[in-house]
Amino acid sequence: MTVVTWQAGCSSCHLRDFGLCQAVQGPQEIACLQSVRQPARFHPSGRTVFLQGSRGIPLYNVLSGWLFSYQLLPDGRRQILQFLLPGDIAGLECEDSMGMTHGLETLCESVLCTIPREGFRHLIDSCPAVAEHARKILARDMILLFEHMATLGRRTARERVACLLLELVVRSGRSTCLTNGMSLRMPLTQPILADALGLTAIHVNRVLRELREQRVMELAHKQLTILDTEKLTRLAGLPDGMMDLWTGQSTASGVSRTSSQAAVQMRRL
Amino acid sequence: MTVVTWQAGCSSCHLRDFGLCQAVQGPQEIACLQSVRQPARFHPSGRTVFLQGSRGIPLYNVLSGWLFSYQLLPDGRRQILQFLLPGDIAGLECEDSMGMTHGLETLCESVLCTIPREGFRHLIDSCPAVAEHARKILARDMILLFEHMATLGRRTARERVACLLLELVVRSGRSTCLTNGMSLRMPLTQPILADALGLTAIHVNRVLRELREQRVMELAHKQLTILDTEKLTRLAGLPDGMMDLWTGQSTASGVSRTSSQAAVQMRRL
DNA sequence: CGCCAGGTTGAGGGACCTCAAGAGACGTGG
DNA sequence: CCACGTCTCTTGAGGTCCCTCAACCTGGCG
Repeated sequence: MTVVTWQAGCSSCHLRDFGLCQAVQGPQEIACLQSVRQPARFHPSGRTVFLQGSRGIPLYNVLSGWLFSYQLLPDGRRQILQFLLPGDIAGLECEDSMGMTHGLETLCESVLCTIPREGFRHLIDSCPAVAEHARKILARDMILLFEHMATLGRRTARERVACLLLELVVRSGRSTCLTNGMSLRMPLTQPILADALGLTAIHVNRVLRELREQRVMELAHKQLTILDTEKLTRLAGLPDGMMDLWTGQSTASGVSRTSSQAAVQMRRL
Repeated sequence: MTVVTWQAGCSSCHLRDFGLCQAVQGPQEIACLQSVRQPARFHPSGRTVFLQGSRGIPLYNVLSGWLFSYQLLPDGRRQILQFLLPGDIAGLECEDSMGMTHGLETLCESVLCTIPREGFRHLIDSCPAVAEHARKILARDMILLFEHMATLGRRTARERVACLLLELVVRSGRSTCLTNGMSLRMPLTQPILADALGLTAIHVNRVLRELREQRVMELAHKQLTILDTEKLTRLAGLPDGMMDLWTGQSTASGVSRTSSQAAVQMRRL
């Protein structure tokens, strides 16, 4: 188990004003945060951080790297639930005494900052804003999950791929706007995409080829290139507010849809 | 719009010690809760509570009835996200200033207790346990969503139907145990099941027939009958802790799975 | 009584899966 | 440095699960 740890001050952390920690302000509170968390640890690529079913798992703050949480069915089928990027936090959705219903793995070399449950409770006591912010983070994650559910349940394979890659581009860039020809590193394999999208790796491969041939996007050697932002966003068919949510803005969503009865009528047209 | 309202004291509410309100204890706090919420309202079956995209939506506490939240794609495809039963609460996943990314509809006659955002903030200030409990509720809902994602992404149509109906039986019964021949009312139509499970109503129909013919369960006239609990639970293939979560127990989960690499190997066998 | 949403069944098609085989990429150890 | 194994990527052929379309029946409600 190659795990490197090092010590650095919370006040000089590059995520000082992002994610959960941004709720901790003021020298006294930051000191408390620092006393409560453990030194950041380096995790190599493709390793398990914790397994589904394990207990007493702490919170993990993603300082750098990409990870994913997943759930296994008894026969080994795997569903990827979330992708975690720097600034995201894992473990908030778990109640103390429960076993984890899901596992966590790294997609590439990652650095995680650990906060034990005990310490987290202590932090909340001395800094109530943390509890409130944790709620907001959970609420945001929930809305991301809703979108994923719509993807899994109601989108075609091409739409699924477009949606997910678009989400990851936006989330990883955090508010840089999309431009044709932009290229960025994405530590995703086709089996990973498949398990996230409810498809097989083989079909993901065919869809990616199709998207490449139609000059929408290209994914090779873990490098994603956007060729046609307009086609891509049209394909994804996302509600208006989604992009802002990904970038961390909580500006208003302009989504305006009719009732589900109207939707049934629409499907009939 | 036929909406009936009435007034009754929080202290005599049949959900006094369930759901979010159970976090409010002590006469002073209960008085605050009561001052903050609005009179309970009756909503007829099949009506919209709020539309996707609407803003300034309060919290809704489900006193009685069944509801579902859903998300529409631009072309009218619908994904049902959650079923809400008495004791559940809607709106926690929404941040104040944002438009709702999803809508809410009644499945049958329902009574909802409304708590405006403003009042909720006030309640949290005078009763910090509410914030903590809201976090727990969000966390529990998240884990339910994870299971739904695994269902949508990785289970077959028959497994999906079995999973969902099993979940709803357990959640609606709250800790009554399953027995062969038990029968209970479930205000679900096949189109609703379809939109929850990522299938078509026609296919849901065929699956239900199959389950009926195999004497696993029967769903007719909104009445569900369990014929073979063992076959049913086997079909659903749920992790061990799930049942407890549905019934509201937070006993420990005994799920113990191998790493995702092992899962890949399993799939190869 | 008539309407309409929901339920039921059949025929046919398409999206996605399974199986199979080979090539490329990458890390590991000799 | 190369050899090797493993994982990933790629493509083809064939099959299946689920969808689409269409028709008819049923039951609840005004």
